[in-house]
Amino acid sequence: MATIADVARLAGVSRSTASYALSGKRSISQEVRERVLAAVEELGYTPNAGARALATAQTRVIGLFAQFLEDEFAPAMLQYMLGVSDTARELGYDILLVTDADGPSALRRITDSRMVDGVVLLNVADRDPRLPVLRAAGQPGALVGLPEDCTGLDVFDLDFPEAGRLMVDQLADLGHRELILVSQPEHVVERGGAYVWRLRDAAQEEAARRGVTLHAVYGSSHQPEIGNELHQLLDAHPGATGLLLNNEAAAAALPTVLNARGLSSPAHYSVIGRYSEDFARTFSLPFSFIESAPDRLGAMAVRQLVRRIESAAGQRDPYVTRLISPELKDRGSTQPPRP
Amino acid sequence: MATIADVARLAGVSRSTASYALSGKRSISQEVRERVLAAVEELGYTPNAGARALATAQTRVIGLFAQFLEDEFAPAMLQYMLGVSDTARELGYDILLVTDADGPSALRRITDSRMVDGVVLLNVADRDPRLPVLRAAGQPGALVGLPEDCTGLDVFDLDFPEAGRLMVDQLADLGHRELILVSQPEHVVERGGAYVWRLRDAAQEEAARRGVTLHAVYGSSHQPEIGNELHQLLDAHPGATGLLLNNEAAAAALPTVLNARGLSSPAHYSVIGRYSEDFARTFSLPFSFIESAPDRLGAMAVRQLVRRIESAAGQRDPYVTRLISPELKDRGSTQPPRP
DNA sequence: CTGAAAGCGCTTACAG
DNA sequence: CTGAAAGCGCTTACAG
Repeated sequence: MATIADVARLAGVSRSTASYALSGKRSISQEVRERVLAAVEELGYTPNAGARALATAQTRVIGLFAQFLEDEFAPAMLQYMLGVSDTARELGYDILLVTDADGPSALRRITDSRMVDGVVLLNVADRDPRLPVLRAAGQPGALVGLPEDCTGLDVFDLDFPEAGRLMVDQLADLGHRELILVSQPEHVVERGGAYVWRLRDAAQEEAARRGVTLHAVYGSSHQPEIGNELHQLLDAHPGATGLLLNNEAAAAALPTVLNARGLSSPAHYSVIGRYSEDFARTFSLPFSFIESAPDRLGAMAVRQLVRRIESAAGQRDPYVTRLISPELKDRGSTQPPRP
Repeated sequence: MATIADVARLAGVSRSTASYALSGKRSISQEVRERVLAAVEELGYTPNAGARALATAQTRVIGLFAQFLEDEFAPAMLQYMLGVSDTARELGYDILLVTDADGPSALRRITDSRMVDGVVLLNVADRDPRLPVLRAAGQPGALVGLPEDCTGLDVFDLDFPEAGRLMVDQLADLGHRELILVSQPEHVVERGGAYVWRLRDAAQEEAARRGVTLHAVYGSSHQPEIGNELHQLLDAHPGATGLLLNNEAAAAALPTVLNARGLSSPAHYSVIGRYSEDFARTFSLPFSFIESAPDRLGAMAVRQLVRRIESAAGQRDPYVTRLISPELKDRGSTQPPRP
């Protein structure tokens, strides 16, 4: 491979002049610049990323730490990853993807060796063991997922409590008096999936406030268990007229369950889910849903991270916690309960 | 961050001795090694990856080039990515994830700047525009997906023709005389998804050889279109008793379609799909299927790539094209046709 | 068994 | 507007 020394030699200038001609960091005569550019072209020169990183202490790489936890819906993770990756490219950064089972030690390894300029952590748990490592890292980090303690970090998540209230209000306004809320499996909560109880608790409070009965249950994250559980739930609560689903597997299974019972939505049940547009498309779900916006959250995290990486001012900015407002995508699966 | 100079100073040795004590590339007295290790511990020293890469011309990073094409089932891609990533880590490599829409230029950018030691290309098309770039790159590359021209590259894929024959034989042996094969959408084929016609053509030949009627059709890759198409297909071919599905969306939709018609498998239709175990679990599919083995293919590609990267001998090894034999996972969805 | 030095390929003050 | 030189943090022949 050609080096900048080769370029300089061919252009008949010094290495520094060649470097400046390419970076534009100081003024270069028109003629010299053209000679340098021609040499670059002829040699097919591309700067060596490692050498540049060593000289500038900037890698222009962002570490993306994904976690694939049991009992969570893996395909959803892909949407977050793509949101991060696409936005990073727009901003001129590449992505180092880390999927190690041992998140904390992988995080330490990557940041200590300076392979990246900053990191995005996906699927952050309430007391995520990666956070202490990240705080000690001396590199900026952005989280997707709201932990208990956000100090020193930029955090992005859906406003799950608001989502819970929105779901309940929507159906309460239509006159529903008895609802079922199916959450993720209990394992997810125990492991620190705080969004599960944040949505549930807010929904429960709102239901109480509105005088609505809310049966909040955990559901399996796999077929066919979740299908059977849904059948049992509908049997157990014959008065329920609305279903709230904070569980992807439950949403995917519901059409078949309703079908098997000779029922449909919204005729027999008003239904609101919580998942991404892409998920709805993949499973062809006919329900209104609260968009979980993985691409948008991933993009926000990267933008903030890059701001911190690039601006000296950005480094001292106060840390932000941004909870995006839930947006209900109406697919016509709600209506007043049958009299 | 501490550098190796800090370590050397604290241990009271030269930088080279510190380096050798850590790499083990020459013998070091027990006592000196312990002093160096203690210094490393005390300072929390980790080598700077960029500096090491510059000195050794090895990054210990593998470029993973994913392509998310329209009309293809995105979640399946995640399985390949995880197979590659997990195996790379086992072998001591990290993953640079590249999802640029413009694959060829991204590939050139990454290889020219020496950010990686080699690359894995996923979802390789028949005449993939990334291949000429890769061949010119001067870095080893492994493909997942069989292109028309494999010269200079290691290639890994499922043996799709064999899969087609296996599907047909399985049902022909049971006595079926009229089958329907649903492939991916025509767009996928036009774009170069050669596996579609490789499986189909082989299935068609085998059917002819066995005296079996095979209706080979393209199907949509999305709901609800594919569901409607399946209904029409079953209407159009009332004599068909077996369904072969080389189309994930069709497989996911079929249970609902059969249900709606008051039919079931294997009672009314023997069914064989082609997808991954993980896919089957996610969608809770009750069909026997040919395992597409994304994790295994990803792992094979990485192993071969690392072999080429690390061994001077490996560099001169003949290039391999490995088509793994299809494995039928029996879920009991086939039986002789009703008389 | 150990050290001093060169070199990997860049960028960027320092000088003119 | 341009050049010579130092330095980023490693590794590894070369010498002893």
